[in-house]
Amino acid sequence: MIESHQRVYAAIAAIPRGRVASYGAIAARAGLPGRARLVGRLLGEVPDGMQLPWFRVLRSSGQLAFAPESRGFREQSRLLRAEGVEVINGRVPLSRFGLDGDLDRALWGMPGD
DNA sequence: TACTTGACCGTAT
DNA sequence: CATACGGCCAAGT
Repeated sequence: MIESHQRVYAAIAAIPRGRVASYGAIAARAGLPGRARLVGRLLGEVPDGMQLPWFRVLRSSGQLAFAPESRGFREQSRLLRAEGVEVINGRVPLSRFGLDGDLDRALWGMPGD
């Protein structure tokens, strides 16, 4: 297991219940700014059985990354709603559920704090 | 080796 | 809202 990948998993695991974060934010938090695609790729090959709140990771727009009506899309919507996150037309209002700005730092800490 | 793909992103028009 | 463009880069063909 690559160390940087471990940090990505850790960043995802650190997203609090009822909140969501973008692929880019996860990458940055893992010390890999600009590498959102890596996060997406890793999530596509998460080892079976590994506990990870993958469903709390969305696009920077708040859109789910899966095609509407696909299995992943429905599953992610279900899991998010199950913990109180609103999914409207395949999108989560980041203004209320996203980790951003000061809240981001409050929950995740300053990079290198 | 060369080219394509893809759970992405920010900026610009 | 929608296209386009350049970044990103590991895997698969």
